Amino acid sequence: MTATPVRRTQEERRATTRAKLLDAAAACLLERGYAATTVGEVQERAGVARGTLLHHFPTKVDLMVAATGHVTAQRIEGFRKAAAAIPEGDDRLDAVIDLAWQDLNGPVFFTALELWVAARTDADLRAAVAALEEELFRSMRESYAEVLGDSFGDATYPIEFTIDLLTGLSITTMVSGQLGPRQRVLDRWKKSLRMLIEEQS
Amino acid sequence: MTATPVRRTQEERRATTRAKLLDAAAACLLERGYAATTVGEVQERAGVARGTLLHHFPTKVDLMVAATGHVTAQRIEGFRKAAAAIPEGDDRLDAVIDLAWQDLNGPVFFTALELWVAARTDADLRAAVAALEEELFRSMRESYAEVLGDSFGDATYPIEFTIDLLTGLSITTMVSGQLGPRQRVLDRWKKSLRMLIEEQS
DNA sequence: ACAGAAACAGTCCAAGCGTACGGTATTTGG
DNA sequence: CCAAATACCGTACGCTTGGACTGTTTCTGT
Repeated sequence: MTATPVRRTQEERRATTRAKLLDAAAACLLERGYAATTVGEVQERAGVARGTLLHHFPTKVDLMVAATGHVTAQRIEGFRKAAAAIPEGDDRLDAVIDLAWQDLNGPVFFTALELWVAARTDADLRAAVAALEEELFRSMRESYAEVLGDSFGDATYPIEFTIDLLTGLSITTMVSGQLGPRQRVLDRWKKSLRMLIEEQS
Repeated sequence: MTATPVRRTQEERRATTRAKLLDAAAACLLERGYAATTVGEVQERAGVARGTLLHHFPTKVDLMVAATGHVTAQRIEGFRKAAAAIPEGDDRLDAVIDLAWQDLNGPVFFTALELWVAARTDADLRAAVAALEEELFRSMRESYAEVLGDSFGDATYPIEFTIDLLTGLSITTMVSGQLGPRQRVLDRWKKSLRMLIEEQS
């Protein structure tokens, strides 16, 4: 009577459990941090058996490397969607900053940050992150360029400034959690960015 | 015949071994990262006995919290010294950026970053970091103000921009290690910073 | 139906952390 | 100078956990 008429291909089965594991890993990284993330907990969160995780990811590093790819893809996709969702009439410069802030202050970024920092001292992870880094940055610059259109000339550096600035702002605000007065920095930067872009063109 | 005529107070003895332990902890964090930092290795690096570490820091978190204070103090002091060492005649704005970059790209910063990120998901560490954060930022803003003098008016936001921007730049460059093209961002920002400051005054 | 892949379940070994204790050396205060 | 206090040493133990491994069962494709 166990109604299991669902018949899935091997590839589908594989993909779903893999996704479950990677989602669980990402959630664990976000909530517990890299140091406290154990394969056991990931396995538990994913709701699979011990051996299943090992079947997909022989070692912990393999899991983390795959998780890196997973969250990076999520970040790229989320960014693309958010960029596409910006209304036509909106101020493009303000929109860019809001877009970047939404990305750099969201849960996916903090998950990625855990892997990022861990990669500094782990050769395998570093290789994986370095490989994805380029693709991530390239994709994001594309999205930024699309949002701005070609009415602002070459905004390469101002965009670069914005990304780095908001990255730093996000991290320096991370612990206290209190955006508070730092919010003004964000507002101020909107004005300054406009100034820099107008000045150069 | 053991020539040990040196007579140190208990407090001095305590302070030196404490410093040895904290330096070892910092070195371990820098080289191995937070996740791979164990009390055993710290104790080994410091060259003290197991019981000695426990005598000073009963738990690992105690050690990490103390290490946080240690590296923060180092960062503040290093920053002060570097700020004071800037020659009189130098361009103050360029000097500020170089100063910030020197801090944010140095080993002490990356050590602090490990604790910073770990603090996001550890309540005890977070409390410690949050408490020091304010002092650190305040001290640094003071140093920046001193370097700039009062010939630039209120440079609060431009300074804030610079700190956040370089923080982000340091972290996004961390993994690849290749500063390369990003160096141009730094150079460009020197011009932009000047523009922003002149514009506002 | 049957070979192969995927998922399940139970186990082993090592390592880390924390606790405890007994012992030595140095300093301090009387 | 002597005793109490404090720092340091060294080792051992238990507990827990993390990571890796081995069989067994279930499901898919042909």
